[in-house]
Amino acid sequence: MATRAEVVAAAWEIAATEGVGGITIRDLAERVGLKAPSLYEYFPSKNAVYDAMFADGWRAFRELMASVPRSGDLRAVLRSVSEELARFWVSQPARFSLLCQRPIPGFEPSSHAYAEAVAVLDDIAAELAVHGLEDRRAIDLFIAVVTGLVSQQIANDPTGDRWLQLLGWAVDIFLTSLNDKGSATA
Amino acid sequence: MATRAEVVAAAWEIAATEGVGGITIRDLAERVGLKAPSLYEYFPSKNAVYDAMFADGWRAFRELMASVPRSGDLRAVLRSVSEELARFWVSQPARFSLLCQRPIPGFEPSSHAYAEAVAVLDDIAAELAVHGLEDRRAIDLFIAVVTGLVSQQIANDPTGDRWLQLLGWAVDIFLTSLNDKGSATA
DNA sequence: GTCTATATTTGGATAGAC
DNA sequence: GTCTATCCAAATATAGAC
Repeated sequence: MATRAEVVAAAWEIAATEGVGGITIRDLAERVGLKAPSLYEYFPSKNAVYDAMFADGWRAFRELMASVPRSGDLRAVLRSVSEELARFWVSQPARFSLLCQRPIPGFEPSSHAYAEAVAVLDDIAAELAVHGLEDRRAIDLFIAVVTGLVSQQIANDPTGDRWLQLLGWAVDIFLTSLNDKGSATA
Repeated sequence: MATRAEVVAAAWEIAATEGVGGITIRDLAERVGLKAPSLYEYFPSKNAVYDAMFADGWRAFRELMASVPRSGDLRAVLRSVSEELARFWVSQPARFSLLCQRPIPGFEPSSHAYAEAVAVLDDIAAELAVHGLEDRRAIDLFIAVVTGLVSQQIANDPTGDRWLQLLGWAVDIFLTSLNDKGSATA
């Protein structure tokens, strides 16, 4: 007997070494002490496993964020949030892949699973709003910068910190521009 | 009779609709008027096809960049380069996937193919150096911001421009910070 | 150089006994 | 709920004729 949560955890373990696309039902079943057919008692299909992983990944990150007490001004909050996002993803590139890229042709998260991702972004937006940052474009840019640095780090220097180093600097630049109201667009 | 270049072009066509991971030797052969075994006269394995695609993708982009006459100050050049990168990738997400992410477990570009990617970045760095931007960290951040916006655009809003809109703004912020010598790190 | 035919492997999914 | 056995499909790659 296993639980769905144990299966999902095992799936992340496989993904960490074989890649998200490297998960097979046989391997996954074996890792929780079952044979392949028994896994269908827990999930009706392989995509259902991916869907549970997608929801679980965002939920795990949301809980992590909620567990870290936040203090200080907007700068401190931005630094804290950006470091948590970056650390979470760089240490678990398989999660970054499934949650932020589209690595599996034919798999789209269900609306239920996608809601977990939206909830995380809503949490972040709400937290920034407390400190006066309510511009959606600014929040979009902030998230894009963090994920851009993470993506470069994972793809080009998975064991180093060439791009992660730049996080603090990027936050400073971003904040300075907001304070200057430097929102030229064209 | 076909050519390797035709095979690679056909591979990109398939990737555009089926995803990079959706290419099969059968489909690829059929698209150039051959049966599957004949393709092995052109490429010794499927990964060799990916390798040729990787080199071809960067080479194509490098030629595109070289063909666009550049004028103006650093701001104009940064805007031009960022728009070319973004347009190239957003219009061909399969290329972004293979060139900038790691979508195929087990495929790593050969050093020969990877050299094409490095050449593009060297070109960009050389062009920015002409206008006085020689800080590697700044160039890393610039590229990360552009690819971050592109990635968000492709993953979350493939037909719109919610993140692409922010490109010009991001360049302005970036440049202003350089002019202010705002290079605080810690 | 291209083909037919096929080897081989793999992996998702199901049937049916226990 | 779990198993054994198996189906079925897909896909890489090779052998050998033409």
